[in-house]
Amino acid sequence: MTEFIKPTDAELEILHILWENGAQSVRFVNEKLGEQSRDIGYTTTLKTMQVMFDKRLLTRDDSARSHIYAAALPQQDMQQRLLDRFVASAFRGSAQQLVMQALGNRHATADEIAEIKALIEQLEGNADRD
Amino acid sequence: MTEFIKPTDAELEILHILWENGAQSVRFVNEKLGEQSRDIGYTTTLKTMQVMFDKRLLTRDDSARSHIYAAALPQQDMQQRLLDRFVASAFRGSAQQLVMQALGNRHATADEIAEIKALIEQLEGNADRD
DNA sequence: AGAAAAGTACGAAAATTGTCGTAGAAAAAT
DNA sequence: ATTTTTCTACGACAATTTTCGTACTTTTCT
Repeated sequence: MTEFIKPTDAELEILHILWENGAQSVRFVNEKLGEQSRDIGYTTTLKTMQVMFDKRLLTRDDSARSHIYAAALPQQDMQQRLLDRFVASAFRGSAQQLVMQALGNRHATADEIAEIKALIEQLEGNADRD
Repeated sequence: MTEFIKPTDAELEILHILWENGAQSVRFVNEKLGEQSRDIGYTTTLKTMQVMFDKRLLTRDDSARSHIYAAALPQQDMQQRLLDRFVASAFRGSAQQLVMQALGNRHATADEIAEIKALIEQLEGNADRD
């Protein structure tokens, strides 16, 4: 099991951009950041992505002068890892408590609720047996 | 609306101890930390709790020599805030996606699923109308 | 009373994170 | 061809977080 390195908030923003747009250059990511949140110096983004590469959060193709970076993990895998960590630290490991909180104190549309209900009904067949 | 200050991971551990045990001294918290995770120097815990007090994450009663600290927010309130922030940063605001992920890729017991299902059925009546 | 234990306050070192500037190479534009 | 733009690499600074040592005060123990 390779060591899981948690992305920081700034790094997570970059990951979202790469998940949504596929492998991209630093320039592209930097401009998306400008649109989506706030303007950040080009070398700041470059440096952050280089650090992420060192941390194995990104892979890159450096065959051309402009390096092309990609998220090392698919979005769902990373989100699962982040969720595991979050549940552990904020909810002391109780996923159920988290779900209750997420559903209860939040506005969910009828569609969303229906979809979740469908998933639950699907899960009812194979409840845990660790 | 008072500025929401996010507790760090170390701070969150201390909050859990105070939520579970009520208002306590630094000594008590430091010893619980020793049991629950790893040994930490007494003054480290003291300093952290002082910082938390400055950040308004804790309140304290300093009428006796040994100060007694308490979490400033009830557990549920804080968890909701943390969840909001987490959903925003890791799931780009989609609570539904988070719930799906939490339920789907995780082992939930039959009891847990039943409880969540009950909540959902309750929610079905009043879906969002923002 | 005098020593030991238990407290707080505070400064500061080490690690992490976020930010950018500068240097220098490569490519593009004129 | 020479100037301008576009890259990467790298060092470094500021802010935050985590950790602890030292100084000093108050209790407690013998």
